[in-house]
Amino acid sequence: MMPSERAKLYLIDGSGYIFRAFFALPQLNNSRGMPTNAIYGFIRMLFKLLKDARPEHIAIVFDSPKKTFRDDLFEDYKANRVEMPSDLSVQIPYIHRAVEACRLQLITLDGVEADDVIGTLAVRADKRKFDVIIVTADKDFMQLVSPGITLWDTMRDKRTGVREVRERFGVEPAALIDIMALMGDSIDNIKGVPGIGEKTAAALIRHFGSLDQLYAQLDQIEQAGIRGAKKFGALLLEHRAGAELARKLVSIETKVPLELEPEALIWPGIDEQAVAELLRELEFGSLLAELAPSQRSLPLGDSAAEQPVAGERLTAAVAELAQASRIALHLNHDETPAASKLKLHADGSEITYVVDAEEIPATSALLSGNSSKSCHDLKQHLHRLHEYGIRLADADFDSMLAGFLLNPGKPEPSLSDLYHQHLTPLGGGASAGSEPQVVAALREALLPKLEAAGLLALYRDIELPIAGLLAEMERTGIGIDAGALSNISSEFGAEMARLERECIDLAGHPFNLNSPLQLREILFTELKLPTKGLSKTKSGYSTDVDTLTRLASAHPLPQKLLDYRTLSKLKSTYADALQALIDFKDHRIHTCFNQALTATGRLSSSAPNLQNIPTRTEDGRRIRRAFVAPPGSILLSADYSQIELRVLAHLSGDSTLIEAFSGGEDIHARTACEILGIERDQVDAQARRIAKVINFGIIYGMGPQRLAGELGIALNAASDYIKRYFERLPGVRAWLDETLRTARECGYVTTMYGRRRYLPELNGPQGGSRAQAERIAINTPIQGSAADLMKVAMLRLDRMLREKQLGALMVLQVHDELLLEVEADQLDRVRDIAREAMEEAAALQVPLKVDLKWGSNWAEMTGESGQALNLPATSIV
DNA sequence: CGTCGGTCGTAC
DNA sequence: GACGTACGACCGACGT
Repeated sequence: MMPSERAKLYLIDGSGYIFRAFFALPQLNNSRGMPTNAIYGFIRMLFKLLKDARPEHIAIVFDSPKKTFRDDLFEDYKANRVEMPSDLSVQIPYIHRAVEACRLQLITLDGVEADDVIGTLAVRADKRKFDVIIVTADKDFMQLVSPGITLWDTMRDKRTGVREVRERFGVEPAALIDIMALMGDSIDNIKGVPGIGEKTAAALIRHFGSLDQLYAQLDQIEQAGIRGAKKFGALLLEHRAGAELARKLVSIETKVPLELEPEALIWPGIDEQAVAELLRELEFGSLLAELAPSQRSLPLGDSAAEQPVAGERLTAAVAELAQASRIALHLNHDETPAASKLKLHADGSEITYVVDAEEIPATSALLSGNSSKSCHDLKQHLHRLHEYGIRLADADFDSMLAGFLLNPGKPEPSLSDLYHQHLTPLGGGASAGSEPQVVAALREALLPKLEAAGLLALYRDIELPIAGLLAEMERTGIGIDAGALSNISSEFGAEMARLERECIDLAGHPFNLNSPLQLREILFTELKLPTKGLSKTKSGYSTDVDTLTRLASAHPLPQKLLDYRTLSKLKSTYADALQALIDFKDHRIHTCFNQALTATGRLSSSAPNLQNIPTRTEDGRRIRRAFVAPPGSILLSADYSQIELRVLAHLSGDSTLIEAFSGGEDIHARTACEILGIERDQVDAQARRIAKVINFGIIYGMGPQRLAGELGIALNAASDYIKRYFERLPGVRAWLDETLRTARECGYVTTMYGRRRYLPELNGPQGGSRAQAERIAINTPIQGSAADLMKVAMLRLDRMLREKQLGALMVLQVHDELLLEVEADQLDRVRDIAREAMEEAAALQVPLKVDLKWGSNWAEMTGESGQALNLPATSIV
């Protein structure tokens, strides 16, 4: 058989399979007594499909939970179907998890049955030269069969094409609608014509051609040579309306409004880790075994291919590797430096050389030479090699970064994750080879994927170089005043002890002030404080700051607790934790910037997190004050002003936003003018506050309820503000709509630099998670573009500082702020350069603005106008 | 004894 | 519940 040149599109009748699996399979329970038969049958079907077909394009369609046109047409529609049994409904969430883990695009359309969505997509894809395979066990779909559309019942492994339909019914597929109209369908409570079954219906339509012609020529029925024709004539006449109705009910709609193109339904392959996790949870051992033999570790290949080398053999190996155009390397980061081994592999070679720790320095010339290097987690390798005095050069592939850009839903993917995801899509048992061999193979596999996804420039020009810069920033660290932290710790400790005694007195007995559980008992059971209108958590009444603040008017305990909590937070999370992480060699703090972790492309910071050092309250700023510049240097803070709103202005092209930013206006004040319909000089603190909350709310996709709560206003007032906002800033509304539309169509959103985030739930069935996905779809392009911009700025600044050989070190990045440690006599020049690097990072439709501040510590800083800039948190302006 | 989910609070 | 992105301290239930 000639291979088909048409791309194949698989459309799975999800709802059909769930019911089929549930009723067909015997009861099946896991050890916790939960029924699992439908999940099992469903996953079995998915595995067979994905393994046998290895689809390139695929989607799974589920019924809408809402009423459909068939319900409107016929109130008894599906009346014979019982309410979904609870034994089945408890399995549904797992089925959705399975769909997600298999990374299948899930489609539901409000008020439309799966059949009609499938019909529409199938016909559309057929026209676009796809071979469509509808994966279903439901014979209703046979009416759609055509040369380009076939059915596949994976459970019976039965395929139905035009030939099979002709053989069974003796008619063309399109005529099946009329046959089924006569037959009816007892499951869906479609009556059709009673007494007429498949054989008779087929014979009648075969003879007359169609239902209409049958009724037009009913008087000729006796000449048709159909057994019992006389009896059927009367029946047909009597139930004509039933047949006509049934015809409408069984007809699959092929033109439902659906903003989704078949080309968008690319299958990225399953997430093996997620599938394995789900299967383990469900105790589906047999299905787990069908996955690749191990999802834990790499199935390492023939160990003979790994050659330990030392001494002369190492010299020879290095010489050989130096001839290669490209090498891959891997250091086991889990081992101590003394125990770790460096594995090296030349492109195209069968051999991986293994170098013991003490011999690693002998590879220095090779690794700092100008051949191309690949590794997994470049930043980590830079650090580790630096410990051996090696400066890794020309590292142009990092499989972790590449894998993360392709699927940011999987943070910090391990080598084995990527191996399973990209090198053995499903069920492959092939051995992987050594780690560097896998890295080399991933390079071949992932670079084309990055290119195809439009991610190559982001990867090559931003992520890869920023890994090196982050490594340097981490190594540099930031100066810290240990004595100050120690003083804070003891002062806060003493005050906490006082507050604790007072709280225990007020409660009447000792309790753990850090235990929300015990606190809840005291507040609501023992003291019987009023609970009206208080927010709740999963386990009961909340004891968060909002709740305690409200309770403070009823009893003195809540306020004391709030005071205690504030100090406790500052002491344990900051004062004590930071002291413990001071490096004993240089007395500085070295955070870790996580580059392949956040879904939006922001960095995160850990061990310690230096991106959430307090700034709002005076006690909090005491912590910040402990971050200092060494003598002779100054801390310079350069932060983007309103970067996310500027990004929104750029992305949306809204003329009012652009005008406001271009004119250097106060954006919150301008927004206040627009939504409140007032003049610029009428904007008071209250008006500006409202506008500010709304501005941030837009970025986060805030609803009117939240806005009302935030501002303490009525719900309809909040709704009005939002309505006004979109009336006055129509460009923003249009951008939101367009972003959501394309996101639904493509299944992902993108940032200014092409970074992607997949949002399968956008077309999903569950209103809650779909609304959440919609907020994410709005927020990610904004937050992610701002993150991209900051990375570009960091690279520019780094390059400019190097070129000019200025004594300035980048020490921290806090999303929209860069902190530099600058030699005092270079401050003026570094300020200018930092401003230029950041403001010129990209040419947007609005100017980028940078505020500069400097000082001997991170809390007390002076701005360009000369005044201290640390205003109280309550201050406006 | 360690692990992990829940709750809380800090930042942008 | 009801606004996006993080990290991490602490508690308490649970398993070894």
